[in-house]
This record gives sequence, C-alpha cells and structure tokens, in this order.
Amino acid sequence: MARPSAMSGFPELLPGQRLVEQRVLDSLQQTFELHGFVSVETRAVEPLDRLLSKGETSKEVYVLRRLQAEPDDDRGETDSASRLGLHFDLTVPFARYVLEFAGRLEFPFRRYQIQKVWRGERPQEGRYREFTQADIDIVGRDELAFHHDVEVARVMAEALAALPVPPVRLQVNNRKLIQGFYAGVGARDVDAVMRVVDKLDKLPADAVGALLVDEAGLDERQASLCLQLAGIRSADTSFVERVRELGVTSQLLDRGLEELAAVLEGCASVAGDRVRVEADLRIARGLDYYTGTVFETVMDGLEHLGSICSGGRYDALASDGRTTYPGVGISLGVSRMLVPLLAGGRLSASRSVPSAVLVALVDEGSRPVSDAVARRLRARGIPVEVAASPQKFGKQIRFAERRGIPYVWFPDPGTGSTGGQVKDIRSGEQVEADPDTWRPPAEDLRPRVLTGDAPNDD
RNA sequence: GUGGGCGUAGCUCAGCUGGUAGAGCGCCUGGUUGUGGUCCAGGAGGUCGCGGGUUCAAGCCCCGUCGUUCACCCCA
Repeated sequence: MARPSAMSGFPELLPGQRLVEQRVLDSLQQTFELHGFVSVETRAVEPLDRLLSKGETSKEVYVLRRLQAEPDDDRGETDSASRLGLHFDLTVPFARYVLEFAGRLEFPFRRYQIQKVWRGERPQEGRYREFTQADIDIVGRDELAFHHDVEVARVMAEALAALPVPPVRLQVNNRKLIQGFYAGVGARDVDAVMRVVDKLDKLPADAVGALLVDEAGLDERQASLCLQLAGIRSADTSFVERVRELGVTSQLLDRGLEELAAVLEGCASVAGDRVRVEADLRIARGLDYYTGTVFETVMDGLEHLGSICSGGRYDALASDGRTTYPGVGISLGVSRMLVPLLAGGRLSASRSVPSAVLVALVDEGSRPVSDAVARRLRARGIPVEVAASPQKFGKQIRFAERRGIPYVWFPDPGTGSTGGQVKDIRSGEQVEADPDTWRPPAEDLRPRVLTGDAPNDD
C-alpha cells in the first residue's frame, strides 16, 4: 500500500507536539476544576434535526451512515430525526444533555467539556475539519444571575493566562449595548446594522459607513454614530463615558453599559501581561442566539487566525417548551490556538518522550540488571526506559540524544542492580549513583514546554 | 460553495528557450578493541501526484483528475 499522506483539515501531531498539547489540556482542566466546573463528555453524534435546528450550518455537518445499511431500509435519507451527524460544536450537545438530564442536575450547573468536534469546511491555517474545543458554560433553570457572565470571563482569562502561548486580548462587548444604541439612533433593522458593522475588520470604515446607508437603511448621521460607537475601545470602564458623549439614549443601552462595565471590573484582578481584557464595542458575533455579553479573543501577533476563544450569553441555551435554561459560556479553540504555534516551531517540547533516563544495556544477558535499575528509579516516580538493544554505548547515547532524554544510566553488572554511573549527556558529566536515591533535578523529571521563538511567525 | 497558486529524494527546495534528474539538511556504514555531539571518507534513497495528449524527445507544453495551499464565505 502506498504511503498515506496527511489529510488536510485533520491535523495529527508528532509525539513532542502532542506532549505540549497534553500539557495545555491538563492546565485547562486544572483551572476549570479550581473554579468548581465539572467535566462532562457527550457522545460524538446527535440526531441530524437537532444539529440543524440552529440555522444554516447544515453544510458543515458530517453525516454518519452504516456501510451495510439496506438502501430501502435507509429511512434516514429523508428522515432527519433518525439520521445521525457528528457534532460541530459542544454547545448544541450540551444543550441537549441539559434537557435530557435536567431532572438529575443541580442548577446553576457549571461544566467544562474538552472534546473533538467536526465541521465539513474548506480547511486552511487555523481552520480544521476535526479539532479540539474546550468549553465552559454555566446554565441556570428559568434564570441565571448576571454575575455568572463575569465569572465565566474571569475563569477563561485565568485559564488563558496559565498557558504557554503568546499574550492574548480578550475582547468583550454586549449585545444589549449595541442593540440599544442602534435602536436609540433610530435604526429600523437593528440586526442588519450589526451584520454590517461586523465587517469592520475586513473593510475600511468609510466603506462600512456606505453599507450602513445602502444596506441597513441608515442616514448619514446615524451611520456616523454607529461607526463612532464601533470605534470605542478601552481596557477599563472609561468606554461608558465615551458612549454617553455620543448622546444616544435607551434603556437597553443603559443596561448593556452597566453589564459590560461589570465584566471589565470583574476581570481586573486577573488581567495582566498575559491576558488583556478590554471592552471593544465593535465585537458583535454573527451568531444570532447571543443576547448579552459576547466575547472574542485573539493572540498577539496571530490576529490573522481570528478568534481563538469566543462565546457569550444566551437567554435560551435550551428549552423544552415549559422550562427555559439560560446560559453563558466560552469556547476555546484548542487546535486553532495550538496547531499553528506547533507547526511554526514556536511551541515545542524539551524532549519527544516522557523518559528522563535511558538505562543502557551492556548485553542481552544482563538485561535483568538494567530492568532492575529501571524498576528502582520508576518506584520513585522517575520515567525510565531501557535501551532497545546492546549496541555500542555511543549508539545508545545517541538513541537518548535523538529523543531528548537527558540522562543515560550505565549499569555495572558486577555490582548487580544497585550501582552504576549516570551521565548527563548535555554536560557530559558522569557520576557514580545509586538507583534507590539518585533523582534528576525537578526540571528534568518531565518534558518541559519550550516557547522559544523559531524563525517562523506567520 | 466561489476564485487563484502549487504538486520533483524522509524534510526544504533547484532544474535556464522541452533533450530521459540535482543541492542542502536528515539517514546508514566506517575512521578497530563498549561513551554521542565536531571532522573526514564512503553509501542508501525519486513510477518528477495520477491519467491522457502534442513531439523524434516532456519534470518542463496542452487537457483532465486527485491532492494540497491561499483568499472569499463562515467560524474555534
């Protein structure tokens, strides 16, 4: 069989890269759990009708079909309720999960979920057909206090700050604020205004202004006000004053300003060099189910990837017709964030295997001696592997070097498994050692994540 | 889904106006008597994505196809 080649949009990592990804996932899990979020995993498939109910994402869904299905037994061709599709995000499955287990969950329910999702899109950098998302959401029954918006932002900011990635900018806005403002200036089609304003990162401001007149039915003055609003950004609550200066008033606007200010104040304690939290009144999010706070996040120097982490407030995350479950959540695109950094060499692991020590093999006959040394080291939590074959020591050292294993242990068959010498192959230093007491420095125990910039940034 | 670029050794690529393939890196072996990285000397490895066409002759031109990549769209 011919050598298979990479399948575009289905990124696969090399061992050292996977090591970095695992570190990141561990870190996320740790932060989320520190804030009391519980892990949930949902099945990979949902009924097609449920996946499609959110709108026109239909083209993106991968459909599942049994190879042996009888053609005429395949009601699925027409019956979307019995057909299955792979989930394309974690929010839809979670909403279904909440409804299904509502009777056995405690509300407000806070969960994190780290899983693969699938979208049948045209792939490109940062955009994949199979990728990992890490979501946190808080969902309430009938109502959900606003302070959870602040909480979700703070948890994600803290999670991002702990990751070995470039600094990020968490941009926050509020749908009530912009909708209230647009209504306040007299826009008749508020959604149309929002859609047009959303084009600001693709088109120059005057072009967007023209579109506001042509497509959203605003007059010049209204369009100008909307553009001025979109231009407001601040890392503190000073945006409130600047919005007031535009002289537009509405109740909804007041509410939005209040909420957005609260999010910024609430995040002040976690914001820093690694994560900057700012109000950006340009952010709208295309998705129409957001009703309040909205988030978008970009990495410094990698803005072209788009948002790596977004979400917001839904008044109706889920509803069974009788009870409504409002929610607020953020979704981190782990693959979008990591894969370009790994591919560009900006993120790597100090070694490609967990082993801190390679125990050399003198000859096949003394393998039990090498195994015993390894066992003693492992008993104290030191990751160890034994050389595959009794090659010349030069070869065995090179074996370790290729994998980045920092230490090679030379057993002394004369003394059995209790002695030998250990060599730090980076410095060349070699000392007598006892496998029951020797241990590597803490920083060598596990592979480290290296963030050194390689000559490749975009 | 729409439009453009590209597909040559494991990797990154070169190959002039068509004359039956090259570099760097990597890999393997050796420079004896069990300690790598440097250096030196050898060596392995390619149906030039695939199919068809034009031509005495195609990696190079034409058509198709698949793959890949970028932009739009959408989004993580």
